[in-house]
Amino acid sequence: MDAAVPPAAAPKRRARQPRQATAERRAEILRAAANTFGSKGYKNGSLTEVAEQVGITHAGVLHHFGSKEQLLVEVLEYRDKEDVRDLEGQHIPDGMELFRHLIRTARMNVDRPGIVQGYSVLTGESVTENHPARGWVTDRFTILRGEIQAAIVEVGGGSVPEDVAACAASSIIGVMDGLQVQWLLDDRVDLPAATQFAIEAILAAAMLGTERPHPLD
Amino acid sequence: MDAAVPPAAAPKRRARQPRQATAERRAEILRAAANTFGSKGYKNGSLTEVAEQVGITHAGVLHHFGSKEQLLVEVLEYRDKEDVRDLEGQHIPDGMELFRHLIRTARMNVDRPGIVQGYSVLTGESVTENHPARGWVTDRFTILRGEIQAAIVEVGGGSVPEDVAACAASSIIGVMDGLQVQWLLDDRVDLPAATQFAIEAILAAAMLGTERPHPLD
DNA sequence: CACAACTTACTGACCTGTCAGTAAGTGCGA
DNA sequence: TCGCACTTACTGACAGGTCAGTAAGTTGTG
Repeated sequence: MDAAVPPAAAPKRRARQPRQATAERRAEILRAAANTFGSKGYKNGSLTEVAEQVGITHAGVLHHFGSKEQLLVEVLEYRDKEDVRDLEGQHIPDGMELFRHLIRTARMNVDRPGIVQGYSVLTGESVTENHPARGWVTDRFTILRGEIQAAIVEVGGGSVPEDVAACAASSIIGVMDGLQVQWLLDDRVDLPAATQFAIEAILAAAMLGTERPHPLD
Repeated sequence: MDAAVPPAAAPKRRARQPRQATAERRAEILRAAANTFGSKGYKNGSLTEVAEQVGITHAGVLHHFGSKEQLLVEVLEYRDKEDVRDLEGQHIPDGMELFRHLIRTARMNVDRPGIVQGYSVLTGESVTENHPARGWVTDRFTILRGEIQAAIVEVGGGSVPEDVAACAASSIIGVMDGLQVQWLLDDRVDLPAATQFAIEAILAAAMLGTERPHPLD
């Protein structure tokens, strides 16, 4: 034992913080990764391609994020935070306002096909075995369905049965996602018009509840 | 030059034909490939995995199909032929019968998640840059939309405007695809019920045509 | 006995992750 | 305020692995 050691054996390190510019650097990499994973998919997109977009090597990217999978996780978190920031100040839409918001989103998406492609590719890929984004996508769907279902019940004044609202909620999400894919592949598909048409149709059917006959049984 | 060659200079050698068992062998490989591409995706699925399912090496697969991309193309063609064979004898459904057929399909799909996953993964992957299945998926959507649009017009007795029918047709395809993805990720989603609900809703809205107000403008 | 149906062996491309080394920034003590 | 101690932010090389595709050899069947 060394008697000269001070009692508090604290490993008193010096500069333990990342540098000032680091946060912005990481954000740059995350945006580049979102871009690459969006256009090529997670499996097919390479760290080298991400790195080249910010002018470093793939090892530099790994210095910041540790692994490719961790990079994906942080890309998804980053996008969540950005979405939240976009809604900041605005009250979280509910009731009828939520559906107006969904249709507005579809209209906006026409001008940002990159974002739409990223979402579609990742969602499709996530249903493969052991995909690292599976949990994120699943959670996202669950939360969205819950919000939409609640809005339907609210708009219907509580008279909409729970299972009908659930069907309608998943249908609305489904039609939005499905139309995006068709629009990406063929721009003759009118994304905003079809989205609005379908949401109004589903909403109207949910309001009518179970009174309506089922001609397709 | 070989004087013994018959006048017709046809290089008609002996057994230029593949063996009897070859056709079935190729079909085996195609089924294995459909399985692998379905669960792992095209990019992520390997020829070795396909080959192992039929007890040969990846080079053996390449002997039959030449390249991975050609294998994918033939998988898609094979599936088309199988789908047609399934409908053989049955008249191709039109009018209201088409929608009943779509709902029946959704009900059947609950018992074959592998098929559904294959379709979903490939569709999602196809929106990436230069994907070899892009043309096939795009064509498939175009044909389906045309058929559904025609059925809507027929059911509506010609009073449904073309653009409304087009929106409704892409919405029906979209909601079916989108619901499949949600169901694959979370079986609390009731695929048949939601599909039927959404198709009936969209159909009803299309029949009402443009008379209905648009509360979400 | 010729050729289909393979296998084995190999190539080159590409990908993730590791590692040692370097330049530059940062904070603290003298 | 200078400069040392230490850290961050990389680079470049490389290991280890997977993959599609090729070429040459083997086998057994028609």
